[in-house]
Parts: sequence; structure tokens; C-alpha cells
Amino acid sequence: MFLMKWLEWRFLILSHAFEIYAGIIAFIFTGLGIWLAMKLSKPKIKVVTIEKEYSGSRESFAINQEALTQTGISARELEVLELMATGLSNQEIAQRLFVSLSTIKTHSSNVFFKLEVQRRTQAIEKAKRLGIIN
Amino acid sequence: MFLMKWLEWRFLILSHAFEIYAGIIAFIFTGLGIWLAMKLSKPKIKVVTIEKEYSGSRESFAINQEALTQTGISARELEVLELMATGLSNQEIAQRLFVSLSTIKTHSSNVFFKLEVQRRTQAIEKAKRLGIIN
DNA sequence: TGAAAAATCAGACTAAAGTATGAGGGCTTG
DNA sequence: CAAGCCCTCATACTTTAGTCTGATTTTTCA
Repeated sequence: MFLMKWLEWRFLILSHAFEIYAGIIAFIFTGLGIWLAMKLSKPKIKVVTIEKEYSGSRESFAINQEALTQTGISARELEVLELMATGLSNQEIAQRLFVSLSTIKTHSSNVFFKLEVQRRTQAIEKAKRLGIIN
Repeated sequence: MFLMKWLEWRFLILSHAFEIYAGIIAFIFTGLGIWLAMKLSKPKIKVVTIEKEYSGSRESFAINQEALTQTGISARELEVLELMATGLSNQEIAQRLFVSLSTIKTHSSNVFFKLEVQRRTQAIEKAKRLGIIN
């Protein structure tokens, strides 16, 4: 019975050799078509437009990074700048970051230099305008 | 000659019938593959954020006036506060308003008292938060 | 692994900022 | 017209901010 079954299979394959071959070709070239389309077509871009009340959270985040690298302000300096903008004194910032007053003064001085300003109020104003703090 | 050429063609087609058929299949299914890829590929979603011209002009103006009267800050004091927020020093504010440094110090001291803060940076932060300056 | 950048700190100094007190003049309002 | 508010100014003082110099340690990166 097993043998007969096998012969039946064999007969099927032989009598339909052309169809099987065509099927294989069809399959392979379908794959080729898909690959071609993937490779050569420009990626589809679906544009989703979201209207937003101006508050500038996402946009300012993008500007944020660019302007930030532009100024060359380091992570720690940014931290100091942010606390500065909340109205804290150097002493308070020092306590909050567990460092000395000298360190905060150095950081803030560097920030002022990098932002090309003289005072902390100017630094805050410019930093907000550039979008590197919110 | 024409006839012979035609016969030659015919012979070619007959003797290569299978290859031609396979070629047609390949071509068709390549097309199918491309179509499939086009149809089924997920489009990349690009999010475009458009900021609407801010609609809260009336509202913030209202808050402005109310909070301002609440604090009891006078017109001159507000003027000083606004210049302060732009990053000017007391000396610069004095020169701009054609008054003495002492006067600006008095004004700013009054502003700090009325806003219940100690430093100019805090005053600026709070004034912006309350919407009495922008 | 060695140089550059970043973070830390100190001391000494100058410049602003902020406080406190007092005082004079202008303006409105009951 | 006196009381109250606002604007002005001064002086004296304390505190905070900011600069400069120089140094050590940590981190980062080629």
C-alpha cells in the first residue's frame, strides 16, 4: 500500500511536471517582485497632521537639542541652568545637587560664557528663547 | 525570404515554447509581487505638528489684569519688573527709565514683597507663571 | 593608554543685588 | 485739607552673584 501510494505520488509529479515547474517559477518571481518593490520604491510616508495649541513642547524639544549642542553646554551645566530658571540661588542649587557653592559658580560662569551673557537673568531669558529650557 | 523568416520565427517559438511560457509566468508574477508589496506594505507614518496661532490671547490678558490687581503691583513697578525679565541689571533699568539706582532698588524690593519672593529670578518666574508678564 | 573634556573645589576679589530706614513731592479722595 | 498712595531719592549695610586663577579627580574617547 505504501509503495502504491508512493507510485501514485510519483505519477502525479511526472504528469504535472510542467505545472509544478511553473508554480516554482511563479513563486520565485513573486518573491523577486516583492523584493524589487521593497528595494526600489521610495518608502511610503503617510503624513499625519496634528494641530496643536501653541505651547511648543514637542517642537521646542527638537530645537532644544540642536541649540544645546550649538552652545556646547554640558549636561551638568544644563542642570544648573534649569534650577537657576526656577529662581533658586546658587547656594540652594549647590545644596540640591550636593556640591559646593564654588562648583555652582563655576558652572554658571561657564553657562554665561557659552550663552554670551553676563547675568543669570539674561541667561534664563536667552535659554528660554533658544528653547533649551522651558 | 519573408516567408522563410516567418518560418524561422515560428520554429523558434515552437522549439522554445516552454521557456517562453515560463518567461511570461515569471514576468506576470514579478508584477504580482510588486503589486503585493505596494499594497501590503505598511506606510511609514510621519507626524507633522502644526502649531495654531495661539487662541488664548484674550484669556491670558484677563488673567494678567486680575492677577496684577491681586498683587497690588503699581504701573511703575510692573515696568521695572518687565525690564527685569528681559535680563537687564538694576543700573540698566535705572538708565532706561531715567531714574536713580536707588529708585529701581526700591521698586524691585516692593515687587519682591508683593510677589512674596526674595530674588529677581523668582519674581520673574512667578510673574510669568501668574501671567502678569509674558 | 594617553589626551581631552568635564566635574569638582578653594580663595580672593569686585560687582551687583537686596534690605532697612527715612524723607520729600505729587496726586487723588473723602 | 489731611490721609493715603505712588514715585522719587539717599545712605548704610548685608547678602548674593560673578570673575579669575589654579588645582585635582573623573570620565570619555580615539
